[in-house]
Amino acid sequence: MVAIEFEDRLRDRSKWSIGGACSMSKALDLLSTKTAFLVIRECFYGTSRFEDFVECTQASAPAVSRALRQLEATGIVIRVPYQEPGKRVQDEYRLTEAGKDLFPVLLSLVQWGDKHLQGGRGPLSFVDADSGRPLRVDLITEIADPPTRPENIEIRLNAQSRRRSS
Amino acid sequence: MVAIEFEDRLRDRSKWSIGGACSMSKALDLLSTKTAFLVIRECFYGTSRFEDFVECTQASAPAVSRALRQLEATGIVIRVPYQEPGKRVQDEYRLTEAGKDLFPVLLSLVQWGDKHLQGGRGPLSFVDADSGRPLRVDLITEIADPPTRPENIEIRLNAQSRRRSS
DNA sequence: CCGTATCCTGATAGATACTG
DNA sequence: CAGTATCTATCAGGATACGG
Repeated sequence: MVAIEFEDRLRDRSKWSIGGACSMSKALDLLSTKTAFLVIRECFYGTSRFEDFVECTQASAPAVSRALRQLEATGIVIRVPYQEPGKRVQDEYRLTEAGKDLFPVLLSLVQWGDKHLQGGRGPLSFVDADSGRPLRVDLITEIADPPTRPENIEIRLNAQSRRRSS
Repeated sequence: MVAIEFEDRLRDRSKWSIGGACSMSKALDLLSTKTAFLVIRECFYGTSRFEDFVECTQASAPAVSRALRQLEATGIVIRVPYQEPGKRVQDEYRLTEAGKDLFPVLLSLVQWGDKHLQGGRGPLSFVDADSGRPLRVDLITEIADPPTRPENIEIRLNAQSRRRSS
């Protein structure tokens, strides 16, 4: 919560804090669909093919199709053609830099859910690939070392949970 | 703590809810509506009264009403009766601890939007109230000092953006 | 098998009208 | 003023069916 003395400044929010104008609203417009979120999550988990998205997100194929087109249109995901030997050319879907930058959003959501919905620890742990140390998102005032990049993240399944997605 | 109503709600929604039961999916179920996000944002900005939510979020009154009920049912917001002298008792809405814990989610969204949608800096800065140092959300492996609490955050309006730009 | 178009259901947002 | 019920438009999600 914001300190009282700033409420004066904040009072006339109409100038800048309008529903459709702030960064958060805009971001939410792009990520408004739940499928889009889930697809991005799977991207971080290493999924790159259509079929796998469908399976991992447990969404329908049309929903995944829509989400991928949406995410591609907004520059969060790119379609990369690839070809397995003996097969025809297909597309795979990878996060752009902008997409990778969404990792803190995802992780903070996971953290919140783990704490307040799962009653503690969730099924997944995130670990810095170099140091092996637990990774999390938090409010900081200083740059603590170079911040970890999404490329450098290892995802570990906690022992007590059966499935990755449960 | 915030568990029972959640589960009921999630069970009801299980018919159409996708993505299984990971923390992120569950969190998204609770925050899926855009109005809910905006209401929470306004809570952090110091808004606590119905009318102000309606004005600040630019959502319709019914939407705000629904969002507040939803958020109250899920333990993110509580209704607190209060009385101004000479007026009748009303309710105001405040974030619970669970609600305050959503701050990193909000801030990471704002950060992402500022970087990738606003092309740089957005209209708001977040500053540690004690040290006055810029505050942000990032991936960390170690606890950098005691992490800043949402109570301790100052929000500053950046000088250059006066408009609801882009 | 990969991906999309189509159609239907269900959920959310706004406008309106109503209560205390 | 502080909310809520209702109605309707719109949009997301799934089932199905269809083309590459």
